[in-house]
Amino acid sequence: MFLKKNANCGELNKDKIGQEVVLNGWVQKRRDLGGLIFLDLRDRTGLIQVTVNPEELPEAEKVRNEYVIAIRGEVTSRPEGAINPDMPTGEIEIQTLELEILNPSQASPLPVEDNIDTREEVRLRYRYVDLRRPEMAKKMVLRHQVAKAIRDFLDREGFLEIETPVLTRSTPEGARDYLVPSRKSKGHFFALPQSPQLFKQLLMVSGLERYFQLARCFRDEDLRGDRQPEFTQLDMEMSFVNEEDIFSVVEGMMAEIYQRLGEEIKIPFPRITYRQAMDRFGTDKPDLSFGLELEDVSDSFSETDFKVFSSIIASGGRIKALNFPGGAGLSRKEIDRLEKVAKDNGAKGLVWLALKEESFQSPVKKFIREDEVVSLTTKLQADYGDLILAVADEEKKASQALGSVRAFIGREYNLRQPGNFFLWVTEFPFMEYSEEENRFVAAHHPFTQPLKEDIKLVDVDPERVRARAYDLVLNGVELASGSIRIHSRDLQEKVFEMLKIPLEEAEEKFGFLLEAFQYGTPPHGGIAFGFDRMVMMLTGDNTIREVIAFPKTLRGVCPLTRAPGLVDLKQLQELHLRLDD
RNA sequence: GGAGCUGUAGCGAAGUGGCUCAACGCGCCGGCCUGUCACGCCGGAGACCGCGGGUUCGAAUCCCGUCAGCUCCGCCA
Repeated sequence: MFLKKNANCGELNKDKIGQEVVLNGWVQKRRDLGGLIFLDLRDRTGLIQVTVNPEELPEAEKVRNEYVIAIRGEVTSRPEGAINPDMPTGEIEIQTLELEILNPSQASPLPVEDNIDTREEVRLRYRYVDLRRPEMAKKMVLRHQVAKAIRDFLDREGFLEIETPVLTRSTPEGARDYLVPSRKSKGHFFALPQSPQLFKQLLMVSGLERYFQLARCFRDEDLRGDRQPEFTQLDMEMSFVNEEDIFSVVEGMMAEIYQRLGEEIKIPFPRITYRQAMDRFGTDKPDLSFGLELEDVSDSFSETDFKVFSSIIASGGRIKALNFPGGAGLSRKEIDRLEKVAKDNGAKGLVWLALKEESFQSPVKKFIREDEVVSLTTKLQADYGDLILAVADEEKKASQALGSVRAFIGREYNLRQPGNFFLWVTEFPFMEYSEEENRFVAAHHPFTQPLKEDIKLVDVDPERVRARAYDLVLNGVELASGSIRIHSRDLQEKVFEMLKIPLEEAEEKFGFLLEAFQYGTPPHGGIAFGFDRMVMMLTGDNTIREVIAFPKTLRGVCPLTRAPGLVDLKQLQELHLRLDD
């Protein structure tokens, strides 16, 4: 039996002086002075300095960094002048009476300390070492605390945590599914859930009324810094509710999470409609931590000689503009960069006006009249030293392109105010046109209620039909998304029809849901958070890989286990599968 | 699928006008040292420069291809 710990390194303090303790941990650092050896011993809770006399304990000579050791010793105050004010436990140390090497270690493949610049490739390959670094361990602790806060809060609010199947069926639309072949049903496949959507609705039919789950979800699409093939959703659903009930539960929950982490946030959160978000910010997830709002300045150019503007206005397009205060000093190169952002996001070009003293500079100066500039600067409240940027196009395109420029400027020129800018975006469009499929598809998902008064627009102007769908946005990042669901078979069938999903297909894929709707379905709605993203926002990281213990690379492989891997022919045969070539 | 950036010892990182150029720091190994905490001092090992091909008398350095990691676009109801 080894010397078993009865205390934690980081939790020792002056009050424990004189006590004998046993500590287990990793050797952070060995400082061998010959007749005296200092060891910094690390566990999850922190570091403590240990002194060893190698003449009494020759084992200490063998100890190296990252060895796992046990020591028994006395907590003592450090001698005069040997106190380390940079260390939480810097006033004390352990005088070792007994030392046991529990397991040696090879030289670490990466430094076990904060603020390293080791390539992520290496960190992921040796993730178990990477997670020893205090800043990483802290993220795992924080993730746990957030989950705990959510569970505690929702429990108090009467929610039940219920698990739904991971082996389920493939659903049409949405992301590509991960498939799992069935050994017992030849030629049949399970799909891993993209979200527990249908099950949570069924739980409402069951009368369980308030459900939540920290659910693992799977989507076989190309990855990004904030997108992993498997990720965790905080999935919630409630019966007998409308939007207000969901907003208030979520706001209460967010307040509790932040409060437990020692931060106050202001609730309720502001709200804007999707339409307003697009008009004012050119995106459905506006970052409110800085200004630079978009304005429609078409009226300033109603009689313009500038052909680019006049022809776009004539064909029903709009001119959107924003004012970048102080931006007139940007170099030509910097402005070119902004233009590239606009073009990459669908604009044909970016018109700019730099307001200098007594004059303005612009590549299109000779086409623009003085009175147009006056009208423009008045509308945008622009002043000398400012830079006006404009995109002319079909309205949505112009807004989106300029919105991308706005987001870029906010980021690149550090215009963002510190703080947590939450925002509800409501009344999302019910459907959107899919170029790929040549038809309208559900913008959120096909179980979302359309706004009753808009249903009549389906045949005239499908894009104007609004849905009872909403997103929660934090500092320009989509945190959560949800909707009030359809709860009647009739409306659900009608919606499938609106989405041109053939009845047979709907019956085949979601017959069980339609059937369930016939057995007494309460009005219900819900929301799902990207849990990894939520934690990422709280740690201030830029990728969710930082808050996932064992994440995958952009190619969707695990550098640690080297998954996915090959399988035996026998396994394939059992699954009735054969590989081509 | 497309574009960009990156790849030199365990880690970080110099070196690209072509020819003893594979520097430096951390880590590692050995020795000395009883108050260190970026311990110090002395000594040492470790890289075929992501991989493959080409040009050349000569390639980490130039060309072509390829692989991997990351960022962005497409994609992600």
